[in-house]
Amino acid sequence: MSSPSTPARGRPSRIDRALTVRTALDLLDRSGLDALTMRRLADAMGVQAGALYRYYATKQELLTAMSEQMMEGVTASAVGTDDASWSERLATLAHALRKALLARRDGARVFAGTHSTGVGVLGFAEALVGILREAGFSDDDAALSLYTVANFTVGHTLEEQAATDPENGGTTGVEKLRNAVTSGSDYPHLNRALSALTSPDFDRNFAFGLDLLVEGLKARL
Amino acid sequence: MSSPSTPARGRPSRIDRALTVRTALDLLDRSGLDALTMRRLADAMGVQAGALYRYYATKQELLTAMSEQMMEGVTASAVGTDDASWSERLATLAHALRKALLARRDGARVFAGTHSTGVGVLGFAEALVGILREAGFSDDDAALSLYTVANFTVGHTLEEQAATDPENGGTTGVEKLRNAVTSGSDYPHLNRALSALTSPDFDRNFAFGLDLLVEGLKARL
DNA sequence: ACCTGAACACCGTTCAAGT
DNA sequence: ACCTGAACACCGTTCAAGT
Repeated sequence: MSSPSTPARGRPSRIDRALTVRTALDLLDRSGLDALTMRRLADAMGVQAGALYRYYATKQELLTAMSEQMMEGVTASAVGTDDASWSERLATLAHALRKALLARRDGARVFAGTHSTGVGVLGFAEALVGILREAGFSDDDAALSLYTVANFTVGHTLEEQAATDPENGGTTGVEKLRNAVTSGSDYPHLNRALSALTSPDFDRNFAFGLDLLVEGLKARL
Repeated sequence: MSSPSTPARGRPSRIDRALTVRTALDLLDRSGLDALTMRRLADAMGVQAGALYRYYATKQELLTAMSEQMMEGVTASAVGTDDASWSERLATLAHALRKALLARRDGARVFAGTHSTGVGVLGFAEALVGILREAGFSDDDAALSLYTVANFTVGHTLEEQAATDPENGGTTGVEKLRNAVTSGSDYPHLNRALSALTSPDFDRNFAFGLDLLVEGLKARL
């Protein structure tokens, strides 16, 4: 519980936990999650890979710290609208979560693969559940709504970042979809909806889904 | 376009595309996605790893075929309720998608990491968009709804399988969450909602979120 | 035509040994 | 106390060579 910390006896450390997450997030932005390896991260920090394990016991633990860092300040950024309605405050919070995930390359993938219990994540959960409880929803409905909003937002952002990642060369995914849908006559409905299907305005799409959820909540109140 | 197929000259092949996906899905169920390597799969098929590349150019292509296989028959399983209302038919379809992902260990992770354009996936999309278009929704709203329902379902099932996977030892995740929420007094709302938060009835949670979306759609019609 | 064998360029993680 | 060096047990993918 106090290996790389407190007194400061012996040699000063060249790296620490905070510098490691920061460098990892930088590397993530530059190269993407698949290229974020312990060896490359160590390289970027001028150290051998084994040295990282003095600060994070596993790569998974580092990824969790990265998620937590990404969520730092998300809740704070979504207040100030304290006089707004519960539905507006809920929507602001959801948009703030999406924005935080979009702020880093593969942010949604990193977040989806971890389960932080730090103040970033729990503060967000507290704020969202608080808004709904104070609006009159039951404890259960508030908890279920948290999961619904979070799962939708993460699922949506996962797709968005997969579709727009530089890794997945250009417009290849959309082109394959268009070809599959337009060749043959098996998908009449998809053909009619093709333009909305293949020119995905992600902002609009997210706002649409979030509005569905909010309207559903209003109907339940 | 015809390397491992058609005539049948030379030695008969010991493996093929269909057997490869089937064995891969079996291995997935037994060992999980992280243990599904090309070498282990080759072992299970009594062949060297390099041999697999005659049938699937990359592991990603194999994973896409696995996704497509998982989706085979999903749409068919969700009809028969042809006289039901559009909202019932939509819900049935969403439940069928979730069921298909839950049917395989790490099914949601496999599905989320691929973008099949086969009949399984596109047939599902066609059915969902068809239900909404015929119910009177615009082409755009039908397309946006497809993404919303799919993203919510995949996001939800991703969380569900992460929480229930044998890999993530027992109840560790829930215990950590409970400890973090109950220690200190930073999360009054989460404490009130703790039972619903930590004893997640996933069936109920999914039905709740889906109902929110459906109610939101009804309000929009 | 189909598969083997062996290699290439990597991984995450551990740990004795140096300073 | 902190980090290096080197190893362990793997990866995905390629490709000449055998049959």
